[in-house]
Formats: sequence, C-alpha cells, structure tokens
Amino acid sequence: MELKELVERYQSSINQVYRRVNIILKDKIHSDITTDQFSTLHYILKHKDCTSTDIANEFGVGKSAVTAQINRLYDKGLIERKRDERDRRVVYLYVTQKGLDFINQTETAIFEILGKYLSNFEKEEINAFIHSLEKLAKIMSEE
Amino acid sequence: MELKELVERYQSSINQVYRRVNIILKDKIHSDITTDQFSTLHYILKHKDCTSTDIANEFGVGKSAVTAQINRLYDKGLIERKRDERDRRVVYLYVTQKGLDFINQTETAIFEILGKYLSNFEKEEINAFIHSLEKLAKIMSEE
DNA sequence: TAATATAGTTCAAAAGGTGAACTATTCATA
DNA sequence: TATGAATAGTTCACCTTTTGAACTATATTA
Repeated sequence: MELKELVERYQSSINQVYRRVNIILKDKIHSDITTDQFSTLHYILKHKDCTSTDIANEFGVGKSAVTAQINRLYDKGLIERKRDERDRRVVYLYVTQKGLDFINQTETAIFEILGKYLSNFEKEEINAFIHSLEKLAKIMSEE
Repeated sequence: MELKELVERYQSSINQVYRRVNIILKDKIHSDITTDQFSTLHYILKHKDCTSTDIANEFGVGKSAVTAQINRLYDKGLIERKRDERDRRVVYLYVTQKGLDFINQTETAIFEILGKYLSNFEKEEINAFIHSLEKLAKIMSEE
C-alpha cells in the first residue's frame, strides 16, 4: 500500500530531523539547563496564563512529572507561579526576566544554525513546507 | 528579520507535531515497552548490522546510555547480539522474530492513525512535504 | 450541604542520561 | 614485531525525568 510507504518515509525523516535538532539543542543549551527543561520554559513563554495541566496535556506526561519539571525551573529562578484569585486551585506560570534573557540568548544561537540549514531551500519551498507543517500540527491538535 | 520568524514557526509546529505523535505512540505501544525503547528497536530494524556506537551517534547520547537501553530490549527478548568474527570488539544488533512481530503490530496501529491525518492533504502536497522533510534530514545528517 | 470533580503536590520506584574508569581488541609505527 | 595509541563496548555512581497512586485543597452540582 502506498500510504504505508509515505507514512514510513515521513516517520523516518521526521525522527532523524528531530534527533539532529536535539543534538544541536544539547550542544547550545547545556550545562545551565536540560533540553526538556528548555522545552517547558519555552512553552510557558509562548502560552500566556499557562498551567501545569496545560503542560501535562501538551507534552503527554503526568501532572506529577510537570510538578517536578516546574520545580526545577523555579529553583533556577527562570519562572514564577501565581495563584488564580478566583479559583484558588489553579496556579499560573510565567517566565521571569532571567528566564526571558536565557531564552533569547539561547534562541539566537539555535536560530543561527537552523537558519543555515534552511538556507539550502528556495524561499518558496520553505514557505510551502512550513505551511504544510503548521496545517499538520493544527489537524493533530484538534481532537 | 524574516528568517527568524520562519525558524520560529518551523520550531513551534514541528515540536507540536512531534509531541502529538509521541502521545499516539505512548497510547498504542505502552505497557509492553516505552517510546524510547520502541525508537531504538525500530532503528535497529531499519539499519542492518547496527552497533551501539551507531545508535549513540544517531540519538546523540553516550554509549553507556545505549548499553542500558540495549539491555532492556535484550531482557525482553526483542533483540539479539552477535559479535563480529573479524573484529571481536564490535557487537552487531538484530531484531528477533518476537521483536519484529511487536514492531509490525504496533506500526499497523500507528499507521492507521497517521494515515488518517495525512488524508487531509492532497497527494501532491504530501509528496512535496515529505520530499522537503527528507531533504532537510539529509542536510542535517551531512556534517 | 453532601458528593463529586478538578488542580496541583508528594512519594517510591523505574527508566534514561552523564562521564569516568575499565576490559578487550585492533591499529599503527618505530 | 613489540608496544603505545585508538576503538568498541561495559560497569559504576550519581543525577534527571516519568509513572501512578495517594493525598490536600478548592470548586461544582444535585
């Protein structure tokens, strides 16, 4: 079946890309923070009024794993917690100035490398590719 | 800068897709094996005469981490080791029949779901997308 | 108001990772 | 060809991350 072959090619190459990016991340970030911690920190930055439950859902891990993750970021002074005054069960997460500085500095290094890779593509190809990727992400999130 | 925005969109959506796929994998695989273990097992299947060092390089982890990973798969009877007769330092890894059955059964379930997502795309768009993805994977691996 | 649901935390145990030290083997060269 | 360097893989101690169950605190609803 042709579809099966497409899925297989897709899986194989997206895995390869993802692993390479991870290796780059490790290289650029490391010593201060782990790759997992950086992903979580970045997610908090990009999602205003984000909660532990949001992160657990997005990353597909249990809430207790998120608590541990959050604690590590908190201990490093990269995020802060703020309790909702109306519903005192929920705790919102925010990136601190120190966290923001750290992200910016790291992203600059990463973007330089990824940008170098993307420069092998025609502008039109990049646009089409990212468009398809975003469409796929959207479809997969709507469930 | 425009490039920075492209990289940001790329990063954000590829992460989202990857997390979703992970959640699906966890759902379909779990209880018998972890997602990490499945990735390693799959890699061994797809790369004939694969060694621990190959895996360490591909996944960007230390060789000691691979030894531990391999042990877990070996203990489950999913892979076997065979020493190279000409260079007795190297140990080749192979998926057993049990491992193969496990992979096939799991892939069938996963392909069904991913195929459903891909069906939202025109055949031409899928081809272009996968082509770009493979190109990116190739570029990133040549270093 | 009692029962139930939800948000987040704590805990013990397992998986996964690191880097250094080690064994066994092969390669290189003097 | 003997020996010193390089390579493949393992072991070890220690840290991080995840899991799932039990728990606390707060909100919802019947």
